[in-house]
Amino acid sequence: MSQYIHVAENEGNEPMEVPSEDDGTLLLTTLSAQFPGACGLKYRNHETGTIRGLRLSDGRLYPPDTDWGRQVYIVVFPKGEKTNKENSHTSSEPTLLVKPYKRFERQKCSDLIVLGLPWKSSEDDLRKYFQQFGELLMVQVKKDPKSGQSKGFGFVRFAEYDSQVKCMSQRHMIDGRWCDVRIPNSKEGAQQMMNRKVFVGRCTEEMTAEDLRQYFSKFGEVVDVFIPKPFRAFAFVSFADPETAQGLCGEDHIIKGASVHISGAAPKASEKYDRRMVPSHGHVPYQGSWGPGRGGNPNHTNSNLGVAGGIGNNMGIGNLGLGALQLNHAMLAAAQAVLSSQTGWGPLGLTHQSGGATTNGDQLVVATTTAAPHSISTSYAPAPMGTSNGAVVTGAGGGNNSFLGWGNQSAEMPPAPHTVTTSQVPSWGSMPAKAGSGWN
DNA sequence: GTTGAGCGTT
Repeated sequence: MSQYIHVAENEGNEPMEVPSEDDGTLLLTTLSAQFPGACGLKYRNHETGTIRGLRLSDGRLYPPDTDWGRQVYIVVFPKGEKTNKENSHTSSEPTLLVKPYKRFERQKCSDLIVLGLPWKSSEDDLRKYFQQFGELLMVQVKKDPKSGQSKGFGFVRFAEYDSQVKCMSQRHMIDGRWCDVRIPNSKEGAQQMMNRKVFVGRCTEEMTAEDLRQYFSKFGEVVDVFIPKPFRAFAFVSFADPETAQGLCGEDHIIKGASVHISGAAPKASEKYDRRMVPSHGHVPYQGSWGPGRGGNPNHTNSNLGVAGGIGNNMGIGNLGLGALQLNHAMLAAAQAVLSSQTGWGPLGLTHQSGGATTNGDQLVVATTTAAPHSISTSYAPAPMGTSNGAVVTGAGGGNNSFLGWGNQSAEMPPAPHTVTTSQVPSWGSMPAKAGSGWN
């Protein structure tokens, strides 16, 4: 019979309850859903005082006795893969196994768009279907407010990144139709400039300034919250530390049951731009220590830098080994070096529609490996939309893209990762091109 | 009551 088992990440930590199966075993997947990376369980045997490991067979953990009892079990992680939390205060543990690009990886969930839903599918239907991948924090079916009719797409949000990866690695048959799950376009260009103020989109009217302050204070000191009146469904939150703000950019958070999107706050002048043409307020030069410098005129195209964001969202998908290509400062700098001679923003948000032919001239674009053709199998799972690799490639005509290297980096630029090779840039040349890029 | 590429009351 099923019961709840008390599990903690470390001895002395607050335990959480995870459910066992009907046969009394605990699925390793259940455990790793709550403790990503977990590979086993152990507990302290109070008769002998020693730590005792649990039997693991066929992905199932077996209780030490006939049942699990009320004791607290400790999660076992593979050696060298302890949690960050732990690494920060156990200096004895060597951190050699932490790959250099880990710091730029964001194994965090984001909202996922579900495309192609049957008109009749409800949020309940979606929840029932998607919970097979893991705990869901949010399910939405977008409907016409008047008729209540579904628009045929929705959003889901998983609690665990592993669930998200698993979910995005395949197509989905939902109520008789094949549906696609992708990172929404709104995640594109998620890289934001160093700023202490963030834009909080999709706010609900229930969210007060105090709510927002309270919520965001757990990430750092909040120095200001601004909610426009009348209600405009967004807010600005300013932190004392720009790093805090920066760290939140590109993320979705759930506040009062609603999914808000956090991105860098743009100057008011940007409001005249169509956001679809200028992804994520990003047309302002990066204002950190390594960019083109402060004070650039945001309206001057040559100071613009087009880099599709999507940070780390495709890690682990299809084992493409794209980790080293995750967007980071070095890549931004390199891309910037190339693009500064271009005519400003590339049509980053829509390259997935045009098969790659984008800008004029030398066809240097910042790669956006975006929409997946339906025929691509999970063994070659494409990067989801908006999860750019950030690499500079030749993009003309949808042919075999080749990595151009890092260009001529100036001395102020951080070193590029040395692990990048051409083989790590997937070719999307086989993707079907569609007529009309939508850009004019 | 119809439809089938897209992108969330910024």
